[in-house]
Amino acid sequence: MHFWLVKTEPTTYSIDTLRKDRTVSWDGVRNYQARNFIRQMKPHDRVIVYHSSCETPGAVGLAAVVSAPFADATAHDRGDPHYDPRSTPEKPVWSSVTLAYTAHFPKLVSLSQMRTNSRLAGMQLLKQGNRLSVLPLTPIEFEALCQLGSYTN
DNA sequence: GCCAACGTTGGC
DNA sequence: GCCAACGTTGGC
Repeated sequence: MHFWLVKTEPTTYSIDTLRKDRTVSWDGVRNYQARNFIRQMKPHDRVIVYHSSCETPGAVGLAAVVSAPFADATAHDRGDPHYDPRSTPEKPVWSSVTLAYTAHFPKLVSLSQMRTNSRLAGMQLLKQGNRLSVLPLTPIEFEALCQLGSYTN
């Protein structure tokens, strides 16, 4: 099993919406590094949901991967903001995965809080200039974030 | 293949 | 709204 962190702007798609929807196609990712991480995802992988570009950026809860990676259909939709004419259903360029809601963290783990935790010091999210929307987490980082969020597995 | 210009992300 | 830190594009 692997651990991941995905970023989302809550004004666009929040963990509250994910709780209502129950599952979501995590699509629209248009960065090759992030895409490659999506392609490594497998069912049962665990995912921390992170809210960015909001009042208190931070980790807000948990989801799980419930599908194998598949072609991102938004790339083939001319009307979609993530439309990419280079991608075709026969030769898809971008990938997506289905995520299922698991839980909210009882306590939000803010970005500033992460910066003060030694177990999270090496986390890719904290590296300067990192803008990836999908990141791998080590088991230790995953566990530390759950603990800071007062979530017991 | 180089690199300047441009666009985007995201914290503050 | 500002700006740093990217990634991407396209002329050459």
